[in-house]
Amino acid sequence: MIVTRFAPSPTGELHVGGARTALFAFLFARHNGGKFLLRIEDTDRERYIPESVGHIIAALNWLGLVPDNNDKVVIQSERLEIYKKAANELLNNGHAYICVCSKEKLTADRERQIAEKKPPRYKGHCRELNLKKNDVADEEFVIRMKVPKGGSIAVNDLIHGEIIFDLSLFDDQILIKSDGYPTYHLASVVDDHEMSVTHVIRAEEWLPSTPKHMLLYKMFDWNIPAFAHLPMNLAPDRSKLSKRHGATGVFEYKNLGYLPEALINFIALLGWHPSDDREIFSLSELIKEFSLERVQKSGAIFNIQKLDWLNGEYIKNMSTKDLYGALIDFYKNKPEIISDKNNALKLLEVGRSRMQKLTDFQTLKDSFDIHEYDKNLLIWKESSAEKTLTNLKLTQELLRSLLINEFSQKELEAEIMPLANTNGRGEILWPLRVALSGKNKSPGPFEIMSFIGKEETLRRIEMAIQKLES
RNA sequence: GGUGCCAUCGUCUAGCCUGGUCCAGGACAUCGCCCUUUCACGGCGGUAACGCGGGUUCGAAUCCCGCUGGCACUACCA
Repeated sequence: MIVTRFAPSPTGELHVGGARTALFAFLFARHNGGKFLLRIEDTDRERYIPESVGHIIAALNWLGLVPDNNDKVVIQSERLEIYKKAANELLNNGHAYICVCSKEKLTADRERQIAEKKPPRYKGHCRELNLKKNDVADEEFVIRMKVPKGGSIAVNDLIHGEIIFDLSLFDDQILIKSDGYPTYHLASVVDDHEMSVTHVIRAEEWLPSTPKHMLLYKMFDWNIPAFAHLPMNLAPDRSKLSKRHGATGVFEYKNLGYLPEALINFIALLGWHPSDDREIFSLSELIKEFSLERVQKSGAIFNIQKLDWLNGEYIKNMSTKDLYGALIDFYKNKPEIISDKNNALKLLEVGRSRMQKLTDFQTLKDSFDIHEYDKNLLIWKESSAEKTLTNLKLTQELLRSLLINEFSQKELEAEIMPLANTNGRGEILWPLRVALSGKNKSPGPFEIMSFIGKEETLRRIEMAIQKLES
């Protein structure tokens, strides 16, 4: 049974980079019929933001990456005794030791070493001291792991292959901090073991500390899981993706009008690609196609233009009913925007190819509305006001005489195009379109008429005629 | 500084393992044309890449070495 996990630190909302990591862990588990678990790594009490736990879970659910332990998420801060017990075991069998070096001393050491252009290392003062817990006051010691002085360790990464690390380069990593909380290294190893995680799928920044984790597994005499280190998501300038590059949170993208399906599809393609040229994938198609072998090694820039395009594709191809549903949800705090259901449905029918994001609905709506405009806008290129007036009146007469009440684009075209072909398309259609929209850029006249209906069409044309006659 | 990872169009990538079918394919963006009353949609087409230098080989984007560059790690942060 394959088990993967996503283990974010609750220091803010779910980041798109984190979502990508979660997605790959989710896809790998689902593809193999395994489990995908969520664990909250809240061992850093200084950066801890309580609300972010709920936000992360909500974001995961919005994306459709529902963990199998959604109702029983593992929270590290509730498991302190387990980590202490594990650390004590290491203490007892000589794989760890108590260290009383003060933070100040360590910082000073490190600064001096850096100034001397030497690698900053823990000097190992306490390594052979063999201090006992009874010898030291609470809150004044840490527990460090005893990393062997020599030798090497090979990490067999599913994406990068075999990587050999020289153990002499590793510091004696702190396992339990002076506040009694475990560090990432201890907690993640203990939990991955307890949760029976078989594949540790995480961001590449963890690759350099994987040997420490493997050492820990060996010290505990536990089975070592498989590792897969995912390439980073980068900002356009190839630096680490951060706030200063714009939106980074999953919910920020939601609020910008992106669909979860499009966001998922987009981040899946950031570091993974099938062997053919397909680019549109639903979550279930991704589950079917995904494999770690086809994950890219190099970092990928988060390029929002492609996300925009993908989102537009999803909007174009989903059913009107689904799109309407997405909009209802999107505007749940501003329901007035979409309160008239028939109107909204009709609008989507006529104009949805103009939408790329859900926020474009407002623009779309506005493009069928009319506002005050300058009458000269009605005149086509080199044409004259008189000619325009005559043509508008001709069009008005024609439309008035139509017996049809429900304007359809096809019927309207059949009725008006002959006139336009005779008198000149620009001469007929431009004034008509401006009369209907009041804008220099807008949907076509037939689109607008079919949307607003006969009565409103005639009213707007009459308005234009009066403008010209005044 | 040290260690490690990575390196194909501006961007995401296919191809690399199993060298020849690659004067490198697709997509986004961009440009042009068509459609068209405008804008968008749509259709068609163009520009654009194997980081550099050495090998190995009849032949290298593909294998090897070096260099350069980018990134990560080097915390009582994860």
